[in-house]
Amino acid sequence: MTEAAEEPRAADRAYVTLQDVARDAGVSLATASRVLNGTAQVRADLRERVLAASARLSYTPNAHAQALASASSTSVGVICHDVSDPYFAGVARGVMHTAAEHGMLVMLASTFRDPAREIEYVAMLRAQRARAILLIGSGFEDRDWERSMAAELDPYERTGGRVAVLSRHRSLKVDAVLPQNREGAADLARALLDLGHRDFGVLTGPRALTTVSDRLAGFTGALADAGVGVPAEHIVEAAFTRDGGYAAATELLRARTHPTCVFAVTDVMAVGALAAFRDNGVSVPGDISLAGFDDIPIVRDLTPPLTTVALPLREMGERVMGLALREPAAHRSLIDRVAGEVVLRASTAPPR
Amino acid sequence: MTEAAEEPRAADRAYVTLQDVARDAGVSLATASRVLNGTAQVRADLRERVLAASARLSYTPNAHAQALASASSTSVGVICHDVSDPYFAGVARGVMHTAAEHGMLVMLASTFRDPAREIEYVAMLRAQRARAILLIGSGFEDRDWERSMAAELDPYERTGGRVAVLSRHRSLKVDAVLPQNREGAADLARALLDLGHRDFGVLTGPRALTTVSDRLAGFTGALADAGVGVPAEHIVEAAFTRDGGYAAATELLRARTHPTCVFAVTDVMAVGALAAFRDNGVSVPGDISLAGFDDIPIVRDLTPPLTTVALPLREMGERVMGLALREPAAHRSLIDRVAGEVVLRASTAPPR
DNA sequence: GCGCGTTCAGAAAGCGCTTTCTGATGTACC
DNA sequence: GGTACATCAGAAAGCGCTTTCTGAACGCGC
Repeated sequence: MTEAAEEPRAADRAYVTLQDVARDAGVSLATASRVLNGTAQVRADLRERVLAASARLSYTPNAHAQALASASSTSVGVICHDVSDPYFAGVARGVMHTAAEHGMLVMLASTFRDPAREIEYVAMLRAQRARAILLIGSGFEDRDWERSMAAELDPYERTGGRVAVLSRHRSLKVDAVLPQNREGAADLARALLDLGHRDFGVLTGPRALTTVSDRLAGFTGALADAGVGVPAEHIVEAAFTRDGGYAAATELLRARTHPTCVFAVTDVMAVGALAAFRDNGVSVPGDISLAGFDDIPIVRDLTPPLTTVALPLREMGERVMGLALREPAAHRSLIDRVAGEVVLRASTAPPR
Repeated sequence: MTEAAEEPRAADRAYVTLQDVARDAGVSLATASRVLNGTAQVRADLRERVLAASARLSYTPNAHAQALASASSTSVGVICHDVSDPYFAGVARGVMHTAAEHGMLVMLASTFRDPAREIEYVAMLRAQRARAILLIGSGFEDRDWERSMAAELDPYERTGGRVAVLSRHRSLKVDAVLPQNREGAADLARALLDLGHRDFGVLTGPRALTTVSDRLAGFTGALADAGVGVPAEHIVEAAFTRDGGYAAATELLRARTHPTCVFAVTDVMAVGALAAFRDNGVSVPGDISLAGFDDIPIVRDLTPPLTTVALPLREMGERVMGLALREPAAHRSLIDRVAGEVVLRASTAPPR
């Protein structure tokens, strides 16, 4: 047997390793590593040789080996309910952007609103030693779920993992970006009162979601301050989706009396509501004014364009990613509140 | 010094390792590994002890160590242009779904249409030893780019990586899901001819994109077969976005004569076009009929609902992920063609 | 000219797993 | 009763890196 047979060359194996680069450059493993990572000063001529060898062999470091040896990874995990929800899509845009700026790879998981799946994903991300885990969207108000989630998250944070959330409070005491749902909804209510409305309806999602309950409370609270009540039959609960909005609006139309103005707690539901109104021959804003919340991009292109509370979705994504990448604040979690701004468009008008 | 001091317990270190589990269960590392992976038969009582220890310590395997030792990973990479594009969002939904079924974690990268970034991401995914890489959306018709891309992809495939693409042919000879853009656009053209239209306009994206050129060719080809030509001034090129559609439609309205029917090569552009028409007091379909392509969810909720060629976005995502997870076909790439279906809605009507 | 502190390359020890190899134990057969 | 053959647990060798430790080479002051 020859030397060559005992020490296979790069071509014989699957990957080009740092070892191959070092051999090709005629330096040690350590030196090659130092050059490629810029970890320490290396004599210029050796540097050049390593760089040349690396390029010649088109070396790609094994991220797993790096992660293992240096106990740090370059990926972050993001958990959301549904990638195809425009609200999340807007946020994701910002998340991706900031992640890219930091050279981070994003591992994205869709739970499709299954709590068990959410916990499972956290475990997977933990196994991947993700630098940070982002939870986007309301959590579940469920004792068992909260306990299981904490059981995954606590050890993760204790071992240096970072957690940041968007839109959920309660149980989790971690860094958070919190849209001012209550205040935004209250502002919207006041704007609608200013238009002259006194009869309101609300299309709401599952009240267990903090996003829903905050917006609902903010809206009805501001109305109450003005001495205006919303009858229970004008508050319709449905799924947190376009079809949920459609169903809720349809049901609202079946009530004895119609409000002059309807608030859907999310734009996505408002889109469904608008379709329901159209299908039932109810003109917006002629017969009923309609407003949403979030300002997802499409709503300005609806007919009529939708009045809503604008949230800077992309920026929220950037900020929550930013929180997660920042050094953890000692002993207390950062709360980054972001305000919504009422945008009046043609879907709302003074009542007839 | 005591034994304990020399061999730190789990609590002293960052993570619970398999070593800890093995020690706690009183078995060897190998046995613990075999139990947790079900790799081999292990005596029942030992099995139980390992499982119990693992649960008690809430052990999470280090995915990097596993990947390194077993030379296989449980993640796939997906590269798209923009997560917030509804077309991609729909596809992503299917991708996520199938990935979840296979216990795969998805690493998602947004290129924001920057070719350099796309190549950089492939390198990162390669470094992560992603099981497969999915390229979603048209590639770039650029020699340099093609060469660089091939330089990354070839070694990746040669070392066992799988590549699958959605919507791009040319240069890359890999497994692909190909929407029948040409045929779909031709079907649409015929349907529009049937409505009685003879004067057409087209709002198109950059022609270098195969998606664009196929749809354009299919559309104009079918018209030509019927003896109908489209004057050059009625074909307007713009960015592949909502705003691009708006701009293109606005420009079209400036032309000497107006077509009676406009085809936007994507729904996203059609959304912009619809807004432009509305802003210019052009009624749809009264003055001009408008049709798109893709059938993104929102278009049925526009006013008027948009005629389009429906593509099963979610299913396409499932299929492209499926291709990537399948064993590679020997020596030839699989092409999975998916047909589009013309859906006539209220945005098109016979010309006046 | 000798001892000292620097500077920087190389040797080697892991990181936390998987998997091959080795060896002990038990069973079957002659 | 002894040899042959399974069966299955443990020892140990990596996987491809990073990083500490070691030591050679050099420049400096006395």
